[in-house]
Amino acid sequence: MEKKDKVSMAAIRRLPKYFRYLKDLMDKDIEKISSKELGDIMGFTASQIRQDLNNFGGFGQQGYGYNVKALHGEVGKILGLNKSYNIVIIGAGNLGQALSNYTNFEKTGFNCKAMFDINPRLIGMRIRDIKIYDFDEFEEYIDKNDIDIAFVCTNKESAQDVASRICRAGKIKAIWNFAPTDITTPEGIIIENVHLIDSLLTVTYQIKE
Amino acid sequence: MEKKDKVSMAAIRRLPKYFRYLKDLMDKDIEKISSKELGDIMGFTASQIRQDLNNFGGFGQQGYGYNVKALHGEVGKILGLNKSYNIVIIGAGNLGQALSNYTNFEKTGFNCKAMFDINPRLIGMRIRDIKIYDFDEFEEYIDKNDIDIAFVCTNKESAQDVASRICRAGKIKAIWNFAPTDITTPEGIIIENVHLIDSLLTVTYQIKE
DNA sequence: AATATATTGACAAATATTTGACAAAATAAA
DNA sequence: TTTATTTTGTCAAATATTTGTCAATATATT
Repeated sequence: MEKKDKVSMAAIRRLPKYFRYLKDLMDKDIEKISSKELGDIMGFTASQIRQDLNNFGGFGQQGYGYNVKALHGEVGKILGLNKSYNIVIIGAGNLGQALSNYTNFEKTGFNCKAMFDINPRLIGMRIRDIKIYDFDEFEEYIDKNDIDIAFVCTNKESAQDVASRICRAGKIKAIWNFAPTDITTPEGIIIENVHLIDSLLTVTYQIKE
Repeated sequence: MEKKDKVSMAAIRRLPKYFRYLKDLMDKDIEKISSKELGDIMGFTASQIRQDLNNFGGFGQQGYGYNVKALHGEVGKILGLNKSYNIVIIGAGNLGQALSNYTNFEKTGFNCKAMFDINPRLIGMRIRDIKIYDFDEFEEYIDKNDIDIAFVCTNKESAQDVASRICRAGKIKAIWNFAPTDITTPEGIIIENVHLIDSLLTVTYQIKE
């Protein structure tokens, strides 16, 4: 996993796709694959696949190709999946609850430890064993537990304030934000703003054509 | 809105972000903005903004900049938002229900008309007035109603079959897929595969550093 | 009304990304 | 064992994208 120079964002954003497709191949008990075959399945050129993977190391073998299981493991390691992550969800509304129930995250190594809300009707409830706490207790909770990532599922208005509190509390390394606004974090805390609506609008753009 | 040559995918994917930021500016009663100012807010260069917008027409004016309201309207038109869209959701589990409740979609012009599932415990229920139908009745429903887009919120296993049925039913122009697998559609039907996990894995990639 | 200032749209230059080509090295076949 | 085939990793060429520059043209100022 000897990393070279500087890997392009474009290539990094493709890694999870490799990870998914390699998992599927594993599940089909396919042992080896060439960049050509993988490219055909994924809609990439063989050249791109070789170039992408060689950003991180020479995982293939001439005349043979890539060992599916080994490569899946390597890509997983590159993505940081050789460990599991503790997460909390801020905002226990529909989306927050849906994410807490999404078993796919769990399978990949993300364990939802707690949810937080300010709505008295939600506080105290449990979703699949995950307790919804009063957001007032957030700092105390973070102090006592090791949480890596916070999912922000609040409305647009509270999102930045919530994010600032998360950052101030310390410890948490990244925020995955679903509120429909871009939030900003201080240097050192990763922020990934997800805008579902953006994806949907590229669809209507194409329909229009 | 005189469109030129061929607009790059990169530029198209930025349009929804312009749309969001222009809406925010409108809500703050800001009348005009220069490419420089907008760039500072959005994290783009002024040059990129002018280039992006000029893909679709000259919306600005020298010495003045861009009229926020007018530009918001133009970008909306480019994205196909001068009309509203009828949508249905296939899979009324947690995610399906969360999306059906997401008022942001409604505000943008997406009206959820029906949900479908195969689970007898869900069929017949209503989520905020939206009825959950038996997926057996899907073709009949599509026949009788004008639906533009289907959101697929099933599990990985059923996703492709569901998609094929959607395409065979005709009429529906696009599929927005949340099942954790890439589905394919025949030429002419737009497919947008959303992989939330991909976004989360770019976060762990960055944490790891 | 004349001049200074601001800011676009367009184009060219600079960067970044993707693709094609091929020697090198492995596997498979004869 | 020798030869043919496969397929990688790398580098260079081809594309695509982003940025900087500037004439042109509007607004603002005197």
